[in-house]
Amino acid sequence: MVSSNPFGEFRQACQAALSEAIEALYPSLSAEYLSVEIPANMIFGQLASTVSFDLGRKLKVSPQKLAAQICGGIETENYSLLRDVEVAGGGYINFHANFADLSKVTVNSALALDAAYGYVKTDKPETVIVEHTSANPISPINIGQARNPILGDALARILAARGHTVFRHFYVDDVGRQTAVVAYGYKKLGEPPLKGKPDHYIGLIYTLTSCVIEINRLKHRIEQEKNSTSDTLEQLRRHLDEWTSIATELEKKHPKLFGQLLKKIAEDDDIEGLVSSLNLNYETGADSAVKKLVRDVCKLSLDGIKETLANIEVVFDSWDWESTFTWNSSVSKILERLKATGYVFEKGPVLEFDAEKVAAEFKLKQAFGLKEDYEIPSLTLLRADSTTLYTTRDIPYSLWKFEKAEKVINVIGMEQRLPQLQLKLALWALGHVNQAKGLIHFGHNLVTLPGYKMSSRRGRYITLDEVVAEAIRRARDEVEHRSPTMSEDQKHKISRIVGIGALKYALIEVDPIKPVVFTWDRVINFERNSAPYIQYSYARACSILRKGTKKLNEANYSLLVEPLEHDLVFALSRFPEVFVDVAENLKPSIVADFANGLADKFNRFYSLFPVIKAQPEPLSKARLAMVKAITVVLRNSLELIGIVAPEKM
RNA sequence: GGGUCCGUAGCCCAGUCCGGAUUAAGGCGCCGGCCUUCGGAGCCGGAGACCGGGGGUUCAAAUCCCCUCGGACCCGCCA
Repeated sequence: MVSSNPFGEFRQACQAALSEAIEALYPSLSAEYLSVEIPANMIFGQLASTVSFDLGRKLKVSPQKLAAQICGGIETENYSLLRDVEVAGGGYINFHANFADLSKVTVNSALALDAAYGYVKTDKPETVIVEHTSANPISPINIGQARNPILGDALARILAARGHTVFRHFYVDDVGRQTAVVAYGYKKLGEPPLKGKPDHYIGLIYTLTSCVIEINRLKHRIEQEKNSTSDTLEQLRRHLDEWTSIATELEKKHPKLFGQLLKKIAEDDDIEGLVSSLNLNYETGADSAVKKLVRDVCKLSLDGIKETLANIEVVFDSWDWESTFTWNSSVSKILERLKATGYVFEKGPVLEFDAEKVAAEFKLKQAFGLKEDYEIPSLTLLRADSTTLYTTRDIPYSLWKFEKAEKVINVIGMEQRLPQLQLKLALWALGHVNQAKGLIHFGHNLVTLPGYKMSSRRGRYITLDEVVAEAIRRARDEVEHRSPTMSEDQKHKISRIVGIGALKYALIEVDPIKPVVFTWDRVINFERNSAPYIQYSYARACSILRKGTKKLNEANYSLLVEPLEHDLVFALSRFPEVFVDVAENLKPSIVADFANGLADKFNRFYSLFPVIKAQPEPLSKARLAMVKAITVVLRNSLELIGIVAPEKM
């Protein structure tokens, strides 16, 4: 017998047994949806019910007595996976699995389904776009943002494994002030040939330019505000001080480029105006020279970003340029439609979207988890110079995505919660209710450096490239040390698999909602509770399989009687339902935890019991088959989070 | 000022949505063991937490409710 969800079969058997027994005792009760849960300890069985506490209260019977009655009414022989039911504690009903059968079904299923084991298919397959990373094409991806591609890629893998049709999209944010700034600096420097990796060099130009511009802007403001309140002036001076010290820092590191830029920018009187006009002209697409300039800079930077992503095996199906939507007038059309809804108003020189009014009139606050008296801030749609803002452009972009998919998952930092909400409300206001409902903001916290926040504008960041290189270098040291006889080619390959695996694991194991503080030690530790530990366990298991090549047909699973073997079978049998939970609730961190737990059990088993030399032979075969099943589940779970399982390391 | 989220051993982190059972699960670090058996990136043992604090609901609270303290983020004509 092969089952796509062995533990699910056991769960259903327990639930059926339970409800039949209850209905037999109390025919008037409908006991259909009884949940059974995994108890704290295996000695209480594999599933347990607390139904007698609730029911006992309702019926005014002691829970213990009721539990005993229910237990008495369960015919275990009707359910092959159920060995025993017992009352325990103050009225728990504990279900003990028949491990001879559960082991057999589980191991056979894992071996038979192999690469598909655990990936239970949804009965409602959808087309899903996972938009992730979408890093600004003006600087390299830094470690602060690095959770995004890794979580996004994991989500895409998980949803695809669930049977959905998944497209991975990268939104290239080439419209906006930041690209105008870098293009301005690049132009001022005479469009210099790039040194090193293009995103790193463009990133440097961006940082330097934006620093010079910021200082210039602050000096002008201080001049203007000379006679205003001391508070404002004070604040401006503080900002100027901060930027001046950043400038000193940058000048020290890049004296030549910085000096060159400073000299060139000094030629212009109205820097702000030049940057704004670059922004406006790029957005409208009116000036072909500007179009080319900004596009070129973004493309250069994006080439570097693509290289970074390809290096960690994160791939995309589509690169969506934001400018497409301003150039083809999708944005202006949406603005017209939005104006017609009546939820748009003018506030001084700018145009605003009244998100609050939409939420109130459609009574959406509760559904969106907001307090009734919370007033949702309005969203600025157009600047005074009539250029659009990021979220404005996101409206037509989102609708475009919905032409291709029923569900859109935006993997973006938590800090974008409000704009994502405003976006949803804008779709609602436009009458695109299904799209608004199908838009999911997968918010995550950032990776922070101890002491300060990473900032591209301030040039304070550690690039993902650096971290990846360092991870691989450290893995290489380990490989040299532990497998000196391995071929150069193999060493290179394994170092990459281990180094990148460790990095991915470190960023995926923590609940996305919580921040991760970056330390080299944390992200690149090859000790337990990390990808290398799981990978090592996998390699060990593979090693056993290479040596134990006997046929498995006479395996006797009823000989797997050790508690640790039951633990292992239990974990293997649960993988499919863990996967379903992960996929339905978008919780990739659970997969990391599950794989670690399985590796942990396997290592303990490995040190305690022989496999190949186990006696009698049918036991050896059963263990061998179980080890094979362990490799299947370890590999399949790592696969979901984008980590490679190496057969040797 | 308003809003959202987080707070579990020296450090990191699971469990919180859907409240339950004994010793609240792990990892790092620390202390003590294990290289003649399938790979020591490993295994075994030990010390270390009354789950930020205070109330409440309940037969039962890390988990639900209220208050409070600490931290992060948002409330931009940035993205």
